[in-house]
Amino acid sequence: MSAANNKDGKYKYKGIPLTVVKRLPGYQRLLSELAAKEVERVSSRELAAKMKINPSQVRQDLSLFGSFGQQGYGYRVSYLLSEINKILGINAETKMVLVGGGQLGRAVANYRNFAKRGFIIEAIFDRDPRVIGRTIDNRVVRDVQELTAYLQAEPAEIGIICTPASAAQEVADQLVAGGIKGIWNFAPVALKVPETVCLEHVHLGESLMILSFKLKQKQEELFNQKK
Amino acid sequence: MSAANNKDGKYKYKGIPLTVVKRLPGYQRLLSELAAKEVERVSSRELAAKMKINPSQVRQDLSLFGSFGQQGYGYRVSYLLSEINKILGINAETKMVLVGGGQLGRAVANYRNFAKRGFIIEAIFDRDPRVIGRTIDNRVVRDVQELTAYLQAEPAEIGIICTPASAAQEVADQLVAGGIKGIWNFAPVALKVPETVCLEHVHLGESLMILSFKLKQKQEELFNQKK
DNA sequence: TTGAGATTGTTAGATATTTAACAAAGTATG
DNA sequence: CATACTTTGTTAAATATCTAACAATCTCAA
Ligand SMILES: NC(=O)c1ccc[n+]([C@@H]2O[C@H](COP(=O)([O-])OP(=O)(O)OC[C@H]3O[C@@H](n4cnc5c(N)ncnc54)[C@H](O)[C@@H]3O)[C@@H](O)[C@H]2O)c1
Ligand SMILES: NC(=O)c1ccc[n+]([C@@H]2O[C@H](COP(=O)([O-])OP(=O)(O)OC[C@H]3O[C@@H](n4cnc5c(N)ncnc54)[C@H](O)[C@@H]3O)[C@@H](O)[C@H]2O)c1
Repeated sequence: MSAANNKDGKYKYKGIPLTVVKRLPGYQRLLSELAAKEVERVSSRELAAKMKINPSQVRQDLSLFGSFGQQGYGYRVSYLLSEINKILGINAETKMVLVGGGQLGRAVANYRNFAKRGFIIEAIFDRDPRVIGRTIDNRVVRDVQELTAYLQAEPAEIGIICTPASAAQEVADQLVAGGIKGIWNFAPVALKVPETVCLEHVHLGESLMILSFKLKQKQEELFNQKK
Repeated sequence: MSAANNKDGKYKYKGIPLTVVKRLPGYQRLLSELAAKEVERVSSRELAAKMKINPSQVRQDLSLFGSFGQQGYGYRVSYLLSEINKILGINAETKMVLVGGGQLGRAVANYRNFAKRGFIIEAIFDRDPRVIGRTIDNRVVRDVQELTAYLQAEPAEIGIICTPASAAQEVADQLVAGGIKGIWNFAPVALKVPETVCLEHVHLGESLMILSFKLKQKQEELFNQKK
C-alpha cells in the first residue's frame, strides 16, 4: 500500500485519483465475467487488453490499494475479485431509496442486477397521486411528503433521484434532511449538497451529445481522407 | 482556431482531447439555461464557477474550436450557444433506431428531451412476440429480424442498444450491417465494432459502484478525522 | 531440484492536462 | 474622448496521468 497523498482533495478520494476510481468498476465486471467462466488466473496483460489500456496501468492502479498478485503467476481471479468488491463496497447490503416513480425510476426499480450486488431499493416515493399507492416490483410507492420522516425511522445510505430536473434540488434537500449519505442523480441539473454528502450524476443526455460529437468528427475525418 | 494535433489518435478526436469533449455538453446545458433566463452575456469566470472548473480551462477549451468571445465583455450567450450546438451536432435532425423495448428502452423512447434537441427515434425493435406490435409513444415495435433490412431502406445514424448484455453484440452486428454510424449502448458489455463506427457506452451499474466507492472513502475520512 | 521463462510492484521518464500569467483589445463611465 | 477596468486568447509553467523499464521473485517443465 503506497498511495501518494495530495494536499488538495479536488480530484482525489483519499489519495486515489478519480481516473483510477473510474476504472475500478471495469475491473470488477471483467473479473466477474472471468469468475463466471471459472477462469482461475489472469495477468495484468490480459486485463489490460480487455480494458484497452496499458498493462502498467493495471498494475499501478491495483498497487494503490495493495499487492494482490504474484510474480510469474499473475492474479488469482477469485481473490482479486473479492478484494475489488471490498474496495468498491459491493455485497455490503447498501440500502437505498428512490424518488420519482416515472419512466426511468420504474426501469431502475425493476432492474435486478443492483440488488444482486447488494444495492437494495427499500422504498419508492413520488408526488403524483396517480403514482402513489401503485406497486413497483413489490414495493408500494409512497408519498414524497413522508420522505424525510421515513428516512429518520428507516435510515438508508443512498438516495436515487429520478424526478424532473425542476424538482431535483428540493428532493435532494429532503434526502439530506433524512440523513442520506450519497445521492445518485439522474436529473440533468447540478445539485447543491453539504460537503459530507457524496454525489454521482448520470448524464444520459450528455452521453448522447458526446456520441453526436464523435460522429461529426469521424465524418469530417473520413471526408478529409477522401480528398 | 489553433488545436495542436497529435500523431496518435488514441484519446483524441481530431485533435480535441476527450477530456475537453466531455465538458462540452456541460457548457451546452449551462448556456441553454442562461438563454432560457434571457441572460445576454457570460464570462469564462461565471461559466467556470458553475462547472466547478478553472476559468482558464473554459477559455482554453473554447479556443480549440474558435474565438467566440470579446475582450472586456465576455461571451454573448446566444452566439456561444449556437456555436456549441453546431460543434456538438445538435438540432441537425439525427435519426436513430432503438433496439430492446424493455424497461429502459421504453423510458428512453418516451423521453421527449432528446427529440427536442433533434435526436429522433424513428423505429423501435424487439425480439419478444409479446412486445412486438405494441406501441411506444406512437411507434409500433417491430421484429428485430427486420432490423438490418429496415435500416437499408430507411437509413439512420445512431442505433440505441437496450437489450440484455447477452444479445448486445449480435444486435450491434445487425446495426453495423444496416449501415449505422454510431452506437449508444446501455448493456454492460464491451462491444466490438469496425473502426468506422463510433461507440458510446452508458455505464449505469459502474456509476453506482463509483458512488459506493466514494461513500466508503468519505466514511473512512470522517472516521479518521474523529481520531 | 534446477533453470528458463513469466509476471509483479515500483521507480523513473514521457505525455497530457490543468492552471497561471499577461499582452492585446475591447467596454463603460464620467 | 480619455482612462480605468474588464476579459479574452494564448503562451508558458505546474501538475497529473500514463507508459516504459527492470529488479525481485515466483512458476513450471524437465
Ligand atoms: N427517461 C429518460 O430516458 C431520461 C433520459 C435522460 C434524463 N432523464 C431524466 O430523468 C428524470 C426522470 O425522467 P422520467 O423520464 O422518468 O420522467 P417522468 O416524468 O416519467 O417521471 C418523473 C416522476 O417524478 C415524479 N415527481 C415529480 N416531482 C416530484 C417530487 N417533487 N417528488 C417526488 N416525485 C416527483 C413525477 O410524478 C413522475 O412520476 C428526469 O429528470 C429526466 O430529465 C430521463
Ligand atoms: N433497467 C435498468 O435500470 C438498467 C440499469 C443498468 C443497465 N441496464 C441494462 O440495459 C439493458 C436493458 O435493460 P432493461 O431493464 O430494459 O431489460 P428488459 O429485460 O426490461 O428489456 C430488454 C428487452 O430486450 C429485448 N431483447 C432481448 N433480446 C433481444 C434481441 N436479440 N433483439 C431485440 N430485442 C431483444 C427483450 O425482449 C426485452 O424487451 C440491459 O442490458 C441492462 O443490463 C438496465
